[in-house]
Amino acid sequence: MIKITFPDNSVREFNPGVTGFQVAESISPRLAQDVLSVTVNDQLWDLTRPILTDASIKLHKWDDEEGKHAFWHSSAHLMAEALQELYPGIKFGIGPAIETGFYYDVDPGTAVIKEADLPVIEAKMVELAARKVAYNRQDISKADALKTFQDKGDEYKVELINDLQDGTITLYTQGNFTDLCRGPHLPNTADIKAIKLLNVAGAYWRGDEKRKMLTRIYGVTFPKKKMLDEYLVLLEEAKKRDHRKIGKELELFAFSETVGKGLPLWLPRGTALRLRLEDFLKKIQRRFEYQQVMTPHIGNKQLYVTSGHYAKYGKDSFQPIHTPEEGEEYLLKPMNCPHHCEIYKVKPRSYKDLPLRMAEFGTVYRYEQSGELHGLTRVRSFTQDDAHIFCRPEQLKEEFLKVMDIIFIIFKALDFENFEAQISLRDPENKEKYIGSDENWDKAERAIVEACQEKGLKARVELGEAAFYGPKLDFMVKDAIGRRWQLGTIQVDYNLPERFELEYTGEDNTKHRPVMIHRAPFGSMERFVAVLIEHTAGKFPLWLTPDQVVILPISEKFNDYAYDLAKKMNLQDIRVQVDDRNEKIGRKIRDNELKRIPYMLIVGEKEAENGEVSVRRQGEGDKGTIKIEEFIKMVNDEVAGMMEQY
RNA sequence: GCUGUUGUAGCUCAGGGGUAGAGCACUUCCUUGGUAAGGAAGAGGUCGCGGGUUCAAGUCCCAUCAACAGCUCCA
Repeated sequence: MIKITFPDNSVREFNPGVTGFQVAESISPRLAQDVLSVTVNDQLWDLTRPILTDASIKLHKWDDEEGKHAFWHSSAHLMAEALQELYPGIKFGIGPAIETGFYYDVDPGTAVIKEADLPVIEAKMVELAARKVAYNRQDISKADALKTFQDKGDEYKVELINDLQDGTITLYTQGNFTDLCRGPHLPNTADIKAIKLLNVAGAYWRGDEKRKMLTRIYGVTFPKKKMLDEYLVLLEEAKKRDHRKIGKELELFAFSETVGKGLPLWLPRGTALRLRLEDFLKKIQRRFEYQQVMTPHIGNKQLYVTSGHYAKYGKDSFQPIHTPEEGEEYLLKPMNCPHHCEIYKVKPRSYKDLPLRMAEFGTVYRYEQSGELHGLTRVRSFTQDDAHIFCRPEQLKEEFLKVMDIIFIIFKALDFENFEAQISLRDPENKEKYIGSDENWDKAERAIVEACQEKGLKARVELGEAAFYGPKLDFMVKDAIGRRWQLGTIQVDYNLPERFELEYTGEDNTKHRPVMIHRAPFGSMERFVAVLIEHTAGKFPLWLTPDQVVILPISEKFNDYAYDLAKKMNLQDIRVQVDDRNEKIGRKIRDNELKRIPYMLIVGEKEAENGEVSVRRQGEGDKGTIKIEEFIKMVNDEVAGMMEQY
């Protein structure tokens, strides 16, 4: 007998060779029906794989990542089988499960797989799944694996096998399809009940843009038809929150082909929103003893040669601006740091001046690849809520922690509870991509890791994601359909101070080099507003929203009363509109609900006589009638209440 | 930049070789209505831009620009 230990540390005995599925069966028939994969001694296994020795196991159902993973991974194989039948000679790259669903990268040779072909592939998958065949695992030697796929002509699989170690290679077969795969898989295709192929796109083989582009087909599957329907509804709902759609509907921003792609135009309402965010951050920054500075939108090319940015990005940027002066070249500024370094150098600095915190809402211009542009989240001109902190090395950690505090304040104020933190370090295998000494990099990386530990912040560590001049701590937030965007960022930099020969005089009356922190809590105003729109679906908090109140007169007879009220509120700093259209009240309510204005005030004969307003809260309906003074106080208290917290 | 898709009225979209359509928005008129769409009339488009095929091109072909999904990239 072998001992199986469960997650709750209970132990039961089974015959050697028992499978995960049989263990589930022994617990309950219901569990046996729901279980999808099993973790055996911290390794993900198939349910049908015999367990031969004592082991600790955890059974996974749909609700576990591991369960879904096996389900979707098996679905990828099913799709591959369908493709193999429909496109004879098709070659396969990789086909993993992802956060939601799965994809497979394939090379259909001369054939082209288009979106219009997806329903056919889908139908074939349904047909194949209905045959209820098992997924069979098979250990195989490297030599045999190579031969199998060479014979088949699957050059991509051959390349993958060449990178694997002998003794670790397994194949999985269902029906007529065999794939190189680590597993685990479902026991049987019968579990895959609902299938939807979502889109087809190009993807470079092994993510390398110099290599061949394969065809990637994305799909998602579910054990129940109802779950698929619900998922598709969810997707539709998410699309309604798209900031590009809401930005247009609420007249926040626009693009013009004539102005140029990736160059956003901020409309009055969007500008109002953005300026209010800027004011909020400025207020916080005053409290943290920042000083505002302003610098030009262009700078002499030499500035960026010194910083190292020109060597790294010069060719892929907006090209230099030439002047009538022979040989004189300026760049649209792609970042603010070099300008701020020059401000540092305006006069000799003492250790008593540090830390020096220099903030600027600085608009920068970067020539992003055309395929990268995306609404307001990725643009060619954007405004960073930038600041550079010049400090003594021993002040670094404290300053870093203070910046983290600012970011937490911002995220809390705007209800971004679900952010992820990422520490981006240098790729130790590929050091030539970065400037600066190993010693400086080590110091900088250590400072970030320690700061996160001190704050108890759980951060994912990514190698090779650092900026070329220093490591960073990024804060990522997801958009409506689950794409991750980097918002706040903090970067430690020992290198620019060296390149710009920044100095301060220490207590010992000798020259020292300061350390620099780059930071942007919002990241950029454009991207932050975009993500904010998707999080709020355009229902901005009262303190932030462009229009706070709209007055709806019952009929045109009460327009004058409405204008009087508007004037009163205006004097009390309330942002108010009057809907004086010749429409029925029901119509006005509907239209203004859709504009997501927080308060609607309905005024007619009763209200005009008594100096009252009938209040509606957006999305909540009628709130009853109160005196106008009372309403003004209520709105101002609500706004002040929020601002006082910070 | 790469692969695929899409560009028709301010917006959302129909029309797929015979000379431009709908709903909403807009303008005017009627209506002055009490908590999510009152009625009528009108105006609005070289069908993304440029070539080509054709007696005839939103419609077919080529090129180009832009947008969308994904890849690559992101100081």
